[in-house]
Order: sequence, then C-alpha cells, then structure tokens
Amino acid sequence: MQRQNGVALWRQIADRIRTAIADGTYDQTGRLPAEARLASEFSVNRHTVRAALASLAQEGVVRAIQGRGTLIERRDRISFPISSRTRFTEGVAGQASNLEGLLLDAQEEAASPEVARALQVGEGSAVLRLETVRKADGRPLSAATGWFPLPRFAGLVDAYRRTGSITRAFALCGLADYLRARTEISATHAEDRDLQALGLTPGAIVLVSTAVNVDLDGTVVQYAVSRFPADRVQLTVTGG
Amino acid sequence: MQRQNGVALWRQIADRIRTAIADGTYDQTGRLPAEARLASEFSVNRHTVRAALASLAQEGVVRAIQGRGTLIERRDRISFPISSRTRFTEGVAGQASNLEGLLLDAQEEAASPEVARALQVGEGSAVLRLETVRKADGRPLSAATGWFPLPRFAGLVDAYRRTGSITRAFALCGLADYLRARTEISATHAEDRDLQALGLTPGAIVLVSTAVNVDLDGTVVQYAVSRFPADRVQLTVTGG
DNA sequence: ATTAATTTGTCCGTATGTATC
DNA sequence: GGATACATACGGACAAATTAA
Repeated sequence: MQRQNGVALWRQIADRIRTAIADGTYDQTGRLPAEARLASEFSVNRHTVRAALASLAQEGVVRAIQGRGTLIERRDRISFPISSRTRFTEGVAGQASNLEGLLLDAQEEAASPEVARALQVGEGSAVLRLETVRKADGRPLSAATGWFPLPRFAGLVDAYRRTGSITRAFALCGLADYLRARTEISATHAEDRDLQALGLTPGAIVLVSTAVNVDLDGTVVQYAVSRFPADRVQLTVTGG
Repeated sequence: MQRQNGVALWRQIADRIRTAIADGTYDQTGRLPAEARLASEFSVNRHTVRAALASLAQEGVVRAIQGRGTLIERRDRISFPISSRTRFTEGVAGQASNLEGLLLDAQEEAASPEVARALQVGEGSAVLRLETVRKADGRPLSAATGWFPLPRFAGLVDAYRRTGSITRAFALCGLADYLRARTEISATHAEDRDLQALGLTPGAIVLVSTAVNVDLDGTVVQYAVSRFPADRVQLTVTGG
C-alpha cells in the first residue's frame, strides 16, 4: 500500500475493502475480519482501518456494531447490459426493485459542435436536452444527459414525465423501435456534479457511457452521456 | 472541488487536468493555461496547482518551462473496440505504432471456482494461465490474465511466444475463428500490481474488462481479465 | 450466572502532510 | 519563505458491548 501520493491510506483501504465486498470475498461470514486483523493485513494502524470503515459505513456498505463486528449491509453490483437493443428499464429489471426515473431538467437548446456531430444535425440546430437520474431502491444508479433532435421529439418531455421511461416515451412519439449504434465507455473520478447527483464521495469512480441510438432507418434519435457509480454498477456487453 | 475527503486537492486537480488533456481540451495551444489562471479556475491556491503540475510532469504528461509555460508532452487516448469479433491487435492497429505483446508468465494450474465457471470446466481441471502486458510506443496499454482449457491449448504458450498475438496463437493451435460471447466492464482504483504493470500512480483508475471468448460451436476457449489505464484507453462497443 | 475472550468505541498524545494566506 | 489551521497516520490505553466458555 503506497503512502503519501495524494490519496489517503484510509481511502485506498476503503476502496479495496469495497471491491472485495462486491467480489463476494466475505459472503461466507457476512462480515468483515476484525479491525485489528485488517490493520495487520494492510500493515497499517487500526485507526487507519477505522477511518476506512467509517467511510464505508457512511456509504451504507457496512455497519459496525460494538462487540459483534462489522457487518456487510450491501453487496450488490448491478449489471447494466449493453447490446444492440439496450434498454435501461428492462436491463436492470429483476436486479433491483423500486426503480424510479427522475426528470431533473428539460431544455430546448442549440446543438453544440459535439452534440451536432453525434446527432448528425447542423451545428446550432434546435435539440432537446433531458437530464435524468435513475434510482433503484432509493439509491442513484445513473445520471444521464440525453439530446434529441427537434422538432421530431417535441412531445418527448411530456411523454417521459408520464411514463418515466425513454423507451415508452419514444413509443408515444411514434418511434416503436430503436437500436444502439455505438457506445463509448470510459472512467473518471467523480466530479462535483456526480457527488450530488449520484450521492458519491470525492475520489469515487464513475463509469461514463457515451451512446448513440438510431431508428430502424439508421437516423440518429438520441445522443446520451450516462454516468454510473462504479462501485454499484458494472456494464455487461453481450456480443452480437 | 471538495476538500479533505481522502484525496488531496492537488491530486484531484492533477487527475482532472490529465483527463482534460486526454480529451483534447488544450490541443489548440499545446500548453496549459498559466498556473495563476488554473488556480483561479479551480478556486485553489497557486501552490496547490503547482503540486498537481509537478505530479503530471513526473508522469511525463506535461513539461514546465520557466518563462514559457507548461507544455503538453503527451496526449494519447486509445479507443479499444469491443464487438462480437474483438481482437486486441487489430483493434488498436492504426491508433498506435510499435505495438508489442509481452508474456510475463505462463503457468499450468488447477481451475479456481471462478475460472471453472467461466470456462465451463470442472473445478480443479487443468487450465493454462497467461499473464500478458500490451504496450504501444513503449507505454503499457493493458495488463491481462487469460485462462485457457487444457489439453486443448497445450501448445498455446509457444505459439504466443512466436506470434505475440492470441489470435495468431489460436490459429496455430487449430482454432481459426472465435467470438466474444460476453464482456463485463467495471472500474476501480489502481492496485499495487497496476502501479507496476501499467506504470500508474496511486489514485489512477483502471478499466477492468472480464471477457469470455467461444469458438464457433459455442465452446469456451478463453476467459480473460484485462486491466486498462483509464486515462489512456477508452472502450468502444460497436452494436450488433 | 460469572468469567474470559473478542470486538468496536473513545480518549490521550505525537509527528507529518496538506492548503491557505 | 514563514506562520497557521486542519487532515492524516501512528502508538498506546481503556471503556463498552457482545459472544463463548
């Protein structure tokens, strides 16, 4: 474990314990080894381990009980499937209950160079921007910004408000089917907006998916940038 | 920019500047804004920005010259395509020169539960494990561990040594074609092994791809866990 | 029911790193 | 560069809660 490189020891340890929990390392006992034992495993002071555990408790991953130990509260990493028929709601159905989609903001705006290129429209064309957050069991799963060409999808905002689903909102706008053309996946440290939107702590990792959806004619219908908390979500690419 | 949450401010700033460089934000000038300007943008003291730049200079990403400014030395983000026909060598060809594949280790071992499930063989069956590092222009692009069922691929080690490519080594073992069945993508902080294998600094992010390749009959031929430095590589999923 | 062992919680103090002014 | 405030990490000691003998 490296020291004095800008990342506190307790945070490095918290990250490793969180990963180990997600990997199922402690599934047999349902709790972590004692603080003293973890301290010896990581070759650090017990106080440093305690700082790491306090951070994980704050996230709701573990819960410490005096005399009993540190119990694992949550070991779910939701798998988000990516394929030619990527659908958010269907994709996570069965892995979590109480799915909800929140519409944070909806604005008509002029296409930036990046958006214009992705949507294959002229720079400055009118586009619709939707800011959404998806939650499962009350915890944020993704924060997404979607751009849609206008005037084709002028009715999308109301449709999304009614249905809470892009797929069903598309259907109400006359688009019965669509395909995922391309997805770029990168990862970065959580930025300020992620801390709030996804309920993360600084230093956390977000998976960033940049996607283009097209209709059956190949016309671009959506450009979306989605941000997933990497400790709660993994992406699964199902070939073909 | 959040403070005192386990990640030093100078490291958060270094990470964001590194990402901005990789995204091409400063391509027009080829250099960073002045330290005082960066300090005001990030709302921190100039000393803090200097610590971030010193770290980036240490990595070889930028070079500060007194009187001239901070010049960008390296801005490479390679896009690694994932599809049903994922091939490492073909995928990055054209994006980088001097591609090399290093074989770090090759061992015959008994399949762990995880490996046995992925390869669809009995737990404890003989499997071949290959540890490889791919480099482009001398810089690590990925560190991968691959498992292959035995005895089918007993000759794979020699074949890989001769060809430097899994695809060509498969061909020498009589497997002319194979498909990517499934890819799981997650992200985590660099661990000790990543720091060495990928030449990263603590706090850096690695994209972790867990993949299963099958032959045309659907028999699993490879289970692989690849680790990519997130500031140099992004993954692209080409639908269908 | 007591006792002992285990485990987390809290307090003291000290040294060093981080960030600002 | 120096002064200041706070965070990080270590070391030790003991209290409090739970479990096992």
